[in-house]
Amino acid sequence: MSTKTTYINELEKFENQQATLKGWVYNKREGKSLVFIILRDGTGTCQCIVNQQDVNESVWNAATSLTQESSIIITGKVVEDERSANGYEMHVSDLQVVQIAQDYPITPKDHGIEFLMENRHLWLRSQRQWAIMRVRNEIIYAIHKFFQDRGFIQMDAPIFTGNAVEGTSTLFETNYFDEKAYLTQSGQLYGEAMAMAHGKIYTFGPTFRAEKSKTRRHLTEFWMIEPEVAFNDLDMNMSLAEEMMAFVIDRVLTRRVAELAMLDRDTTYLEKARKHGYPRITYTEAIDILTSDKMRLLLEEMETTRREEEPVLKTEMAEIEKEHGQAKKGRKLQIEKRLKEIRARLDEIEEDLRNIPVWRKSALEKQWGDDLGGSDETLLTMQFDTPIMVYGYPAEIKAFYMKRDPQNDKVALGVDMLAPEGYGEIIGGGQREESLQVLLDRIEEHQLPVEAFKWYLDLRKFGSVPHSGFGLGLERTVAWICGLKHVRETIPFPRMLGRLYP
RNA sequence: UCCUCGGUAGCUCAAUGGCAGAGCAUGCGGCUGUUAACCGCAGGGUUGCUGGUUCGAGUCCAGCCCGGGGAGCCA
Repeated sequence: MSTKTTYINELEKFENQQATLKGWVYNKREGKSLVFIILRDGTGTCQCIVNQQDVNESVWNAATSLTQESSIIITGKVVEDERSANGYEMHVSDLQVVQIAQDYPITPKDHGIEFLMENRHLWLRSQRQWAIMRVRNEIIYAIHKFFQDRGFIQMDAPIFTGNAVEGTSTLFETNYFDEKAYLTQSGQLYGEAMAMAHGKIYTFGPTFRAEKSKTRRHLTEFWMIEPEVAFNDLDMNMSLAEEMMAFVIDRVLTRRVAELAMLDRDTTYLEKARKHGYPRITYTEAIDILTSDKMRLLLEEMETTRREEEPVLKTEMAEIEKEHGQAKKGRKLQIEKRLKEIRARLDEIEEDLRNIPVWRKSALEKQWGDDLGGSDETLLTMQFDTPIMVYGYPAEIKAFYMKRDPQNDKVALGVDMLAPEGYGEIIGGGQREESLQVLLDRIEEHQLPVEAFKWYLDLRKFGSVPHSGFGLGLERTVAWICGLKHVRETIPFPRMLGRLYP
């Protein structure tokens, strides 16, 4: 294996020269005297052509024996060819088999989600998943770059914690040398301590929630980025959040064009979000929007368009089903694909029609003091075409450490960033309470064990300052930027209800 | 925990209560600078599990298991 390796993403440098590629057979098509190998090497894919006349018998036999995902080392001349998908292909002169793969389960055909999740370790090799992981990587890199360029220090909060941070959500309990310990649900409180040491910090790590959520937005293990800044108030916090988000989106749009194209991502909304200046609306304004006549009309319109769409789709379905019988092979595949799309859309419409009355009730009957649910967030974001920031929530529904508005004790200085296109909350944060006495009162009100927060209260005894921060959900951000239906595709090995393998 | 939809060949799906099928994948043969290639032949099944109704159950009923979507909770 001492041969110098060339990577597929740098093939243009080797035009009309010999090169050696090492990788896996993504797909193979075979003719009488030609074998077409689609090779993938992690950087991309390249078609390699083995012509029986150009190679000796053992190379030809090796080429014809290849199966999907067999590993090979392949040498040949790199040539430009417009018949090739990425402009270049390889005319093979030598081919060495590293291993012949047996019955690779993920064929280049359709598969259901259950099967794909069971084969997640292999699914990661598929093109869409490959593109998603590269966007995820770009997002991670951009986040680090944004904070590092601004003098933030990355620090790590512990994963084992002795107490539940907010006392609200369900945590994973572990046995820590015969003592109860929980997997962290947030690094925030520790982030505050670290910000008092370094001024501007951010954490970047996994967090865990044991809630039995079965939705497209939830994982039990997910990655969160939590900046915390001393002397920042709520407004400065919101500016930081939107500048970061705009920076990340700009980087992805600039550097991951090919991957977004592979994902068929319509970038209209992303383009609008690459510059900051997102709308900031108060919780009170959000309630007004949700209970407005305009919202009533919007909901009616949603229901009407879905009711009208249904018969149109059913007619199309009947027509192409009729055509299917005598259709040729290629057309048959097209029809089957379209039928699948129609069935999925019809299921969606049915579900929406069931849900719209619930959404309507939730939105139109919303009263000041109620929390905003997932459907409320979606309806709110439909009024805008960039992310929005909703701030100034009722203090009662927020955590004990959140600072209250000095002008209005009922309002907490919290902020959520909601992504457009139905993706909902991607950031939650706010200004923290810096007064020792107020915090002591809140801890008592929330009936939390004051001993557990002794160190946290120390931060208010020794040079307490106003400070703010937020938590960014990495997987939700990836899902939105890639335009994915579910967060399970945004992380290599998702952990969710009932999923611990692979 | 609750609501809702589903589980049939390795995969994707079809089958009025009446002989369990198709396409893909696999194997063999043919054809072609092929693009999810194509054509022919072949092998491949405990219809999620347990029980019930019935002359007869993939289909109907009950319970359980597993999965999809949603509520709550949140990033």
